[in-house]
Amino acid sequence: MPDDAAKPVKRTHVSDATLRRLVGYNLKRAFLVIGADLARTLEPYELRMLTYTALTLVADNPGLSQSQLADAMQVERPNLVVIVDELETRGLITRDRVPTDRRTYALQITDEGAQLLAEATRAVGEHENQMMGGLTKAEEAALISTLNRIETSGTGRS
Amino acid sequence: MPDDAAKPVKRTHVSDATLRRLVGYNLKRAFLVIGADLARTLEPYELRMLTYTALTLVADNPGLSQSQLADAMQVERPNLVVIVDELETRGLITRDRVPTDRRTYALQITDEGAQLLAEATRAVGEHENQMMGGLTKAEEAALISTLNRIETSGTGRS
DNA sequence: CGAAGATAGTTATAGAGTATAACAATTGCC
DNA sequence: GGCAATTGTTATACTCTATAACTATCTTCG
Repeated sequence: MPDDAAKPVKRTHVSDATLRRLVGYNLKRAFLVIGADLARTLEPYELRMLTYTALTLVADNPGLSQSQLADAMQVERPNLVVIVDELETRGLITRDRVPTDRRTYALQITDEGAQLLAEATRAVGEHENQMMGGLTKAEEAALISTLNRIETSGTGRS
Repeated sequence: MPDDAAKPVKRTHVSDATLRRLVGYNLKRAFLVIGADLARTLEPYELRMLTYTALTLVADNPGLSQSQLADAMQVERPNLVVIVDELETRGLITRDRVPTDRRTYALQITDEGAQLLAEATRAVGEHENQMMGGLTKAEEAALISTLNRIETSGTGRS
């Protein structure tokens, strides 16, 4: 869908109407807005999206291994190492050696980590309420359901 | 929502139920799937998401400036330079000097660029059909509408 | 007119996020 | 016991993103 003729027009408005037809484009644009706001939300806790996600998963799945965490986060194992390093250095999680398999670490959240996570999670809840403020609960549920279907069916591709 | 007690359990399944309540998390997961498939889709044309987006916007808005394009793409001007460089080097767009304002370039798609874009756009259409295959047209429209509302209302924040 | 400030494009640079190969230590499988 | 697979790690590289600083040009206005 081109616009008008051509060259020296000093365009006043840029149309993205073609791209707007693509779900992926709208998805990215919405995620950009949410992600930027989430980053601001997590900043006071010195957490990023990835470290917040990791901390939550460790809290909810105590004792999981780094490989399991990397798999759950869709992150390559080498990249997870630095995330776990950071959380461990800050005293938010521990790497416990597992006697039955001395290759793996069992990740555990610390009391300090749990407290920080609780505070951050409260802030993230407010962030979500702000971002989704214009939606009804039904719309939000429908949105999540649709996103999950895209994710699930799309995952099973070559 | 923690799971079971604690340490040496050799966990069999990792739960992300807490994060699943967040729209942002589901959004990111779905976008990861779509983005990866889109990258595969664009690979034969040697385009990435950013260069495909730029090419489409130039095609639809002939004569726009780099600043306008950067603004439309939510990309900082310095980062757009390399994108435009790449498209120009490949002969897909031109940077025409504008006589009325010699600071700006008027970006135009070339015939070669238009042909490549047409092929890539066909592939992207198939990619979208695959990704959204499980959705009805109404569901897809509702999804886009909801995403746009999140993007619009979320953009107006501090 | 002419200086001051704003804008367009650019360079350099740095930081996240992501991806792969290769390695040591350990485990599991014949 | 030996070989393949797995866990965590290091090194590395590429993409995307973000900021500061610079040049050239335009705009504003005294």
